[in-house]
Amino acid sequence: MFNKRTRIKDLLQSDKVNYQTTVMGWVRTFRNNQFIALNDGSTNNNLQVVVALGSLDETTLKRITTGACIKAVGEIIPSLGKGQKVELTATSVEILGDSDAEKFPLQPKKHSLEFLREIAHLRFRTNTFGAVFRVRHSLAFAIHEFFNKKGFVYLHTPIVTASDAEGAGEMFKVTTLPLDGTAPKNEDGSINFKEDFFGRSTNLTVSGQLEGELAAMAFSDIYTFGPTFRAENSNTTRHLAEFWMIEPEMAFSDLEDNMNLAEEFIKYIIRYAMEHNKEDLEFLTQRLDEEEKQKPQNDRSEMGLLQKLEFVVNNDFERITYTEAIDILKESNHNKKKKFNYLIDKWGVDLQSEHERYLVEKHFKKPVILTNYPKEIKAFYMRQNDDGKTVAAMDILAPGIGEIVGGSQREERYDKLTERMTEMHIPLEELDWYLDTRRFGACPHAGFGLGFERIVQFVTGMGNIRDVIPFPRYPKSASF
RNA sequence: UCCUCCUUAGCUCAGUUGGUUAGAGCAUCUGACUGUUAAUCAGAGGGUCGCCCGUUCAAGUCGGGCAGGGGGAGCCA
Repeated sequence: MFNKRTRIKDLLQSDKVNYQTTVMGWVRTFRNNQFIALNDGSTNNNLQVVVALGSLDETTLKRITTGACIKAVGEIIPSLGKGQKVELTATSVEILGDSDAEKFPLQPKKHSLEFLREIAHLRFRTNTFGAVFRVRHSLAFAIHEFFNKKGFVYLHTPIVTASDAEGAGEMFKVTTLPLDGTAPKNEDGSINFKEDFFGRSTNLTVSGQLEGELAAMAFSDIYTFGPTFRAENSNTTRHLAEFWMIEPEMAFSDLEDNMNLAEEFIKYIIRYAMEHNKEDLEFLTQRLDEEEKQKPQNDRSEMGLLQKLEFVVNNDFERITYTEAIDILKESNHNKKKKFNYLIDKWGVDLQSEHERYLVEKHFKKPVILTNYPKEIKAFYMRQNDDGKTVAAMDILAPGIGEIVGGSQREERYDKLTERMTEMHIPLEELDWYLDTRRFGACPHAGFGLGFERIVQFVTGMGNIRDVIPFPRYPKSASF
């Protein structure tokens, strides 16, 4: 067996000293021809491997370069230097993989996030991305743990879908037909998808919600957690063409149950990361502090990253209706002094991100749950309220990120649902399978969608969503 | 897709009213030193100034187009 190593994390956490061990990892820096800062990805902290002067031959010494992969055998002892508690005095060092220092792009210095994005295959080896992706892992794990504890069934909804009526966004087409113009055609000149692989036109999924509802009408509580695709030409710090989404769906639930679950869920996974990724979050807090120092005074956030997470976990989210939000915005000095690009003058308008940011960052200074939006600006499946004007929708807005959750109580009444679909020109026959849930044993139910990368952004403090997914896909970019 | 800013060495950036041979720090290489913490000190190598077209005696510098990137907006998660 080759792997008889100790993980650096375990080694640094333990107080044990004076024992022989083997470590393997990648060289971060090699100082003074003696001190190797070794990292194996188990933690952000490096192990100092000390090579006694003259103990290694000249050629091996030369091969210990930034980025090289090595195996070191020796004794763990209390460190003679100041920066660390323990260190390993190496009796042997073996080069597992060389790294040409002249060509290896990562240098022992600060790099811009934009540069690292171009070398996404190597950026895992930096402190920042090491921390980000360990936190991402923890959040993903916590999500499954949370729902499992609550008795939710993890449902795998299809990635290739025939439904294009949901209207969540532009879709990527899936086809095996030739793209050179020789694809079989109908009489009217359109592509004949009956000849395609699935015998019909198919796309990559934009949401698993409708399928999730089907399963909730049998298991009571389900959740999905998988990749989702939007072919929107969005170029922002919070949109991706391929992203991961969590979509719980609960039978026997109304809008309030939905909000309660969403809030408990968000707090649970943040708390989990705070408990299991303390060092990573401390590092990211420090990183963000340094980044904030570059900004002008007014643009700096009042709280550090950990402080902000602490605050979110320990305080109730603010819950207000759309109507109340409009009143607050209309009466705000910001609106009166015409500081908004889009002034709030009447009920019914959709909120712009400047308004959402004002509510979350200026007015309440905490996450806000907005409910009961006008039905005109929301999807067909949301439950119509008795006032005839609004639907039982809820959006959770987070400071710095904006919309992090979108959800609603679903319209379970067959007549109301089909009436709304007809108004919105959604063909009933396409979603006949969905309508079956309303025909056979319908019940009040609710659910929401949470963008995984956005919560990772929130927890890690990363400004650009492209830096919280290993290999981001966005317009004009699908490298690696 | 729209608005706006940017593109000069491997990286981060200077580069004056257009004017000889384009600079710095870090990284790399060579040497010195040897309990260092992004080690330090000395020296060396490294550039088609994003691409194309134009203005001019002369363009890294001015103008136009294209490409790529950042930030903001829209769409949303």
